[in-house]
Amino acid sequence: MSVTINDVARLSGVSKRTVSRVINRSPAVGEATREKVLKIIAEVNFSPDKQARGLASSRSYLLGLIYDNPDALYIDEVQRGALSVCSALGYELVVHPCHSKSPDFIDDCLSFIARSKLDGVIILPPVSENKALAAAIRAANCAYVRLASVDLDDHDNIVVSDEREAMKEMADHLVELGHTDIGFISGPRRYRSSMERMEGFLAELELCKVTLPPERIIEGKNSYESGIECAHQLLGSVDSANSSMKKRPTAIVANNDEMAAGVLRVASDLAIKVPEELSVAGFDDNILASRIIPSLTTIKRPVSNMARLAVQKLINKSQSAESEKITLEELIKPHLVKRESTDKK
Amino acid sequence: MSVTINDVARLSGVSKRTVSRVINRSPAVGEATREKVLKIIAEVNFSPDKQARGLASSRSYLLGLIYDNPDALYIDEVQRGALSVCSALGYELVVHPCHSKSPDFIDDCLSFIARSKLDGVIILPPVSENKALAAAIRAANCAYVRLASVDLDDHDNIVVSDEREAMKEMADHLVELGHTDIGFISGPRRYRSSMERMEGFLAELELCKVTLPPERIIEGKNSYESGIECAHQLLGSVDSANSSMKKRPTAIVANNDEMAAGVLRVASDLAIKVPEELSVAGFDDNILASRIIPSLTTIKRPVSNMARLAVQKLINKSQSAESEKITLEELIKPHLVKRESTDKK
DNA sequence: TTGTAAGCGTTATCAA
DNA sequence: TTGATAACGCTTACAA
Repeated sequence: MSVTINDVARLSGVSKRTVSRVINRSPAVGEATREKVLKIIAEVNFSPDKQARGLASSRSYLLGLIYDNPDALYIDEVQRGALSVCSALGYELVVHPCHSKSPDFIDDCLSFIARSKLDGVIILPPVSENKALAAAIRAANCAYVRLASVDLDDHDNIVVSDEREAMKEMADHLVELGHTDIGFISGPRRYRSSMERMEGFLAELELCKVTLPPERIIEGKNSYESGIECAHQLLGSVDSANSSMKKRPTAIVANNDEMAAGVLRVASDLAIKVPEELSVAGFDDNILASRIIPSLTTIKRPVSNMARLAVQKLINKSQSAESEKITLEELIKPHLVKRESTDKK
Repeated sequence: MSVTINDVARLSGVSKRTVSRVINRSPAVGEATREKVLKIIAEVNFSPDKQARGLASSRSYLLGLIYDNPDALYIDEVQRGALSVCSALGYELVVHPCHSKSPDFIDDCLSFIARSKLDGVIILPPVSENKALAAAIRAANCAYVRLASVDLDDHDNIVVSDEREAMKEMADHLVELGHTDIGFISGPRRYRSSMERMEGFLAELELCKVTLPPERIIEGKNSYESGIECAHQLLGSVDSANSSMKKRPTAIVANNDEMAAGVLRVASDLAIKVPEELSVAGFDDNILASRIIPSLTTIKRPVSNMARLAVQKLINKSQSAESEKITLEELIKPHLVKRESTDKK
């Protein structure tokens, strides 16, 4: 059917083994021989069979993507970023959404890896924070890189974005606008990323002499619905009679855009004008953020670059210029995006 | 290292060949033998090596997903839907976003298929409408299924959703609300799906004795920005002095939610109240649709089910109950979702 | 119904 | 620097 290494060997008058050496860039091949073989390879348009190669060398040229994150926008950006590096290097990307709450999810991921003998996997947050999963994958002798907001693994196994720092920007932004009474809707406290964002935000506020009382800080679940609930608590729900008498915060920051969208919804329902009477901000720079009215001040992470870096680490080709790696490291910093939803107090 | 077919053969006292038969559900195996082998397989937790299997049978157990659609929500839903079927059947999903405008994109797709010897690919709209691509893939002897809104291939190679019919629902909805002066922002006319939606909508309006003059029908590009432009044309832009004197449509329907979001933005900028002064509707039931204020009346396609059906067709296991196939066919109809953005004229 | 032996297209061992 | 030859783990003619 298609042309094999045998054809190339025959045509170029050398042994199979030598062709293999050429393919794999072995230095132990005479210059003349190499060129002769390469010429034939080009002529007949030979490309080695991945399966056969894998069977013999126990590699698959397949990379996996493991995630429990429901944010489609985020996933899509990661996939495209990862692919831009991987397919250039002859690797393919296999996707695996998983259920981190399911009791056998670790086995499920291991099976995913084993089934296709993946050469490596990228693990996205929040499941990337799962210590047991990382340990299991390492034990299974599979390469992995986690994307995370905290430095919780060896440098080779992680790509971290400094979300804490980004939230400081957010705090400064609001303080500059004159806000001192701010509500904060955190993500689930069991996630390190939630804590990073919250701590970064609160610490910077402290530095600016702004302290939030406990009732201004609420734990949300990162969902739109949860954002609505928390907003009601912060803004005073309709049904509690005297709640509207209480002083409201002049700004609310949420752990992500979905919850911030929930806040906007509640503000709209309660006829609270944003940003005139209330500033609102999120995190992610979801597609929502730019489309919603008013458009949302938020934090943008360079997700695509994080994914590229992850693949680079995984494939660990020191061949692919050191310089680019360094560049990418620089391109990983999240940053504030100012839009309509925040304004002067 | 790991357990192979030879181990199983030795342990169960039969030949390799017989184990292979058991694995592949060959009927030509004695009941007693089969059970004995299955028992051992379970005991030693054997699972056949995909690469070896593929090398021998020239299959890869890999399915590809080809798309040029930028809608991350849609892609994500397709992926999850497809995976729910494929991984249950021992297949993996490899993703391939492509650039259908690039001149060598067909070669790129063919190379993607060849590189990993994919057993089949699912092609998503709009590139699924590309005749040349489908022809090339067929010529390459690779199985494929296209998702589309029009019946433009053999029944085995396509999963169609009746978007024309769904838009009739939309038309009826608006007519019921009393709208007779309606603006329509179509998608690019070169896409069949755009034409289907538009024609379905207009035809049903005709049946209801509502006719739209040509200036009420504008071709958009499916993007948010394009939605904004078209909305300005329909609603009268700020800069044209007497435009606000002209009569405005009382409703605007867009080819997708992104453009409908653009319409909402313009309405907001022009202080036109939705839905009081203007009804707006989209298509897709994007995440935007439920989050935006006012929430958007739109059409929801059962994307996940379409993807599942596509995989089923691809793997073409008549073993997997006929009954379920039929069920899925039924579950593929798009339908209207009424929300806040449309109301009585 | 079961088994033998020959591949599938590579890489790896070892010798020349 | 090169080349026979044996894996790699499975499927598939062909027999029995």
